[in-house]
This record gives sequence, C-alpha cells and structure tokens, in this order.
Amino acid sequence: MQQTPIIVWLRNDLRLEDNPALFYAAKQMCPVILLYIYSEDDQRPYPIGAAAKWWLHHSLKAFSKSIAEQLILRKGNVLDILLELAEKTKARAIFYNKRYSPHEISHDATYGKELLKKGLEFKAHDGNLLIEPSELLNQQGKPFQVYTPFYTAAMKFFDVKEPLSIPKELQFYSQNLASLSLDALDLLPKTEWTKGIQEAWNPGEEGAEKELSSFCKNNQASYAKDRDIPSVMGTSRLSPHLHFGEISIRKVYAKTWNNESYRRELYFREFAHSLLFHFPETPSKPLHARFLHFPWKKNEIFLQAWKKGLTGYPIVDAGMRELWQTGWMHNRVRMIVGSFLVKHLLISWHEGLKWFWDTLVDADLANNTFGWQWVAGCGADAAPYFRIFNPTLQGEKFDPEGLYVKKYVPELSLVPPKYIHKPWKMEASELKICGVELGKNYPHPIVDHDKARVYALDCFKKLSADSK
DNA sequence: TGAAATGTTGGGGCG
DNA sequence: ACGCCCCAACATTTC
Repeated sequence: MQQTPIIVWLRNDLRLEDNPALFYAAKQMCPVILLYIYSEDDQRPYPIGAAAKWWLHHSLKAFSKSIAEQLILRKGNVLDILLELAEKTKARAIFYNKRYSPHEISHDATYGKELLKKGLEFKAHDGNLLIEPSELLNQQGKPFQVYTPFYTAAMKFFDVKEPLSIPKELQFYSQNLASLSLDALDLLPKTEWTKGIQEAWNPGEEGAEKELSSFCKNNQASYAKDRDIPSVMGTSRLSPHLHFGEISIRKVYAKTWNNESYRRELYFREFAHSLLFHFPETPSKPLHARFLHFPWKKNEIFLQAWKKGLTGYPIVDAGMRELWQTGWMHNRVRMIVGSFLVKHLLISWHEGLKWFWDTLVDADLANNTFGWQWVAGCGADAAPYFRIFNPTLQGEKFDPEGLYVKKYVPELSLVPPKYIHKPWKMEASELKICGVELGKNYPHPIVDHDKARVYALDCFKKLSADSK
C-alpha cells in the first residue's frame, strides 16, 4: 500500500526551483501529485487574455516536460476537482503558493474553508513575492502610497530569503490518474496570429533561466543606460516569466541585487502587488476618488487608431504594433502610449488597461493596474497631471536614429532620422522620395500635439480645482 | 520616469 | 572702446 500523497496545486508558479509548495511537499517523503486546473470560475472576474492564454499553453507544456509528463491537467470547477482527486487518491493535504490578486485571495479562502470541512489540509506557502504585502506598512500601520518610502522601508526592514533548491527526488503518485491533454484546455487561438509572439519568446522555466543568465551576462552593467532605449534589448524581459512564476522572484533578486536600478524595478513589482492587496478596487476604480468624475471621452475611432498603431505618431504606433506582434512592449514605450491615450486622446485609462490585459503576454493585474493608474495620474505616486509626454521628443530622446520605429512601422523605413518622429514636417517632395504619402500609407497625426496638450491641461486642472 | 514658457548670462557682430 | 542687439545655452518656473 502506497503512502497517502500530497497534492501540489500549481497556479502561477510553474517552476521546479524555489517553489516552496513543491519543495515542502517533496520534503514530506511521500508521493506528490502535481496538478494544474484551468478554471474559468477561478479566474473570475478577470479571465485571462488571449496572449496570456497562448503563453500559458506553452508554459504548461514546458513544465510538464520538465517532470517527465507527470503534470495532471484538469479543467472545470476547482473545488469539485480537488475534492474528487483527494478522495480518489486519499491525499491528506493540498499545498499551494499564495496568490495576491483580490479575487484570487478570496477564491483561495473559499476553497480552504470547504476543504477543511472535508478534513483536508490546504496549506499556503510564500513564493511569489519578496515581501508579503500585509507585512510592510508605514509607521501609522497603513500601506505605503508613495514608492520611495516603500522602497526605503523594504531595504531597511526586510531581508530576501535565499531561493530553495529543486527537490532532489520527486516521488510521483504512481497510480494512473486521469489527465486532460493540453490541447483539451483549448488555450490556443483559432486563427493563427501568434507567429510573432512565438518568435519573440520561449515560455517555461528553461526559457526564463536563459533570459536571466543572458541578462546577467550581457546587459546588467549597461542596464541603467540601455533600459530606456527600446531598440536595444536592454531590459531583462522577464515580466511574462515572472507573471507565470516560471522563475522565482527571489532567484532573480539573488542574481541581480547589486544592480541598484534593476533592483528598484523589482521593487516596483512589489509595490504594485502591495497596492492591489490593500486597495482591491483599483483595477476598476481610481485610487483617488476625484477621478471618478473625470470627463473621459468615448471615441471609438481614436481608440481603434491607438490599438492598431495608426495614430500618426511614429513612436506610439511602433509601440502599439510591437505589442500586437510580440505580445509585449518596452517599458519606456508603455509610458508613452499610455500617456498618449489618456492625455492626448482623453480616453479612460481603463480602456488601455483592458487592451493591455488582452494583448500582453505578461498581463498582470497588479502591474497593469498600477501602471495605468500611474500614467493617468489617478493612482499611487502618480504622474502629476501636467506631465504630458511629447511623443516626438520622447522618440527623439530614446530612439534617436528611429531604429525602433522603423522595425515596427516599415512604411517609414526610408525617412531620415531628422524626421522619423515627425514625418508631417517634411516637404511633400521629400515625403514622396521616402515613399510616404500621409493620409494614404501612413496617417496624419490624429490629434495636434500642442492643441491636445493645452486641452488636456485644462481638463486636468479643472479636476484638481474642483476637488479643492 | 516631462515639456514649455520664461528668465538669465555671455559671447560676438556691428555701428 | 563702447553700447546695443541678437541669440544660443543654460537655469528656473510653470503647467
């Protein structure tokens, strides 16, 4: 008779190394069942987007391969599946790593209660953040709302734990358990639009590991300088791997802690998660209530132009097309396109959040919410209302040769650097030589920067005046 | 992790 | 030699 097993229920922690739930389950010297459940109920009310689904498919594939195809896949109601599996295998406990989005916390609490009723242990582990959001508070015992004090306090009061090793010997539960095929989860899109994403990424723990070591070897020294240049692969590109938990944040920290500017970025992730934990309404509501009444425009034409990368501002269009083609956008460009949507087009940040949610492979509720509220000026430590990015100047500053623009906006490939961020300033004859016909194969700017800026300033200024 | 407007300074051209 | 103007270049303020 086999010993009773432990079920390790995997969610956004598809890795072997530094996976506490898995590590401590293995330590019990009993068989383990590695389980992944695809559950639309569990995702509610934030069902994962199309690009993330693609990633999840490949992440699951890679993970299963790394454990000799021993991953049990299921689809449906979480509780039903856990109870059925536990009963069938006489499992005594279910181990998992904590999740931090409000809906996930509440789901896990419900599962825990129900499982306990049936005499099952439902054991939480800490593995996906450097700091538990409930543990880092300011002197008044309240959550930080400004980044710098948050970071300073984190540095002062918290040590980061060493990552756990890969369990030496995993003893898998040996009797046959029903598992769905990966394809049965139906995660891949019907139409083939994932080619660009496929070329850009390598989901899974091994892919994450490679990305990290290449970053450590080639980019870390120049990170502070290169991280703002979108034509250079100067960032770590770990965001989707981190979102799916294919690499542990503690491991990333352990390899990069002496890089001050990168460390600050890692702690922005912590900050975003802490904010979402303490302000669970923020995915749909602005943190600062006065923004509830902001007169956002509903302009479907502008919104579509933005989504498709047809705004007539090259750096914005390049960013939106990079997103569409690769499922990712460079951080600097995210700020530029975000500012453009909310300040030039005066479209609600929520539209931006929804689009990013569906198209980003790294779509993460905490980071996405924080980023959009930041750029709209309605969130924590937000950009002040008058900080309006000039897409031309941002382009000239961070993509001086126009390499990034030309990669994603090929219709401008012959435009000289001087005009690459303002093609509308060229003489008609020059444009013709470059093969550009404004309004035909590349749009005129959909709004005039100067006018849009003045108008936005007026709207935002009224808002601050009203609230006084 | 802004940009534009406004202010100040100093060199050079010029009468 | 000198004052005046122009205008970069940089600094400060404002949105």
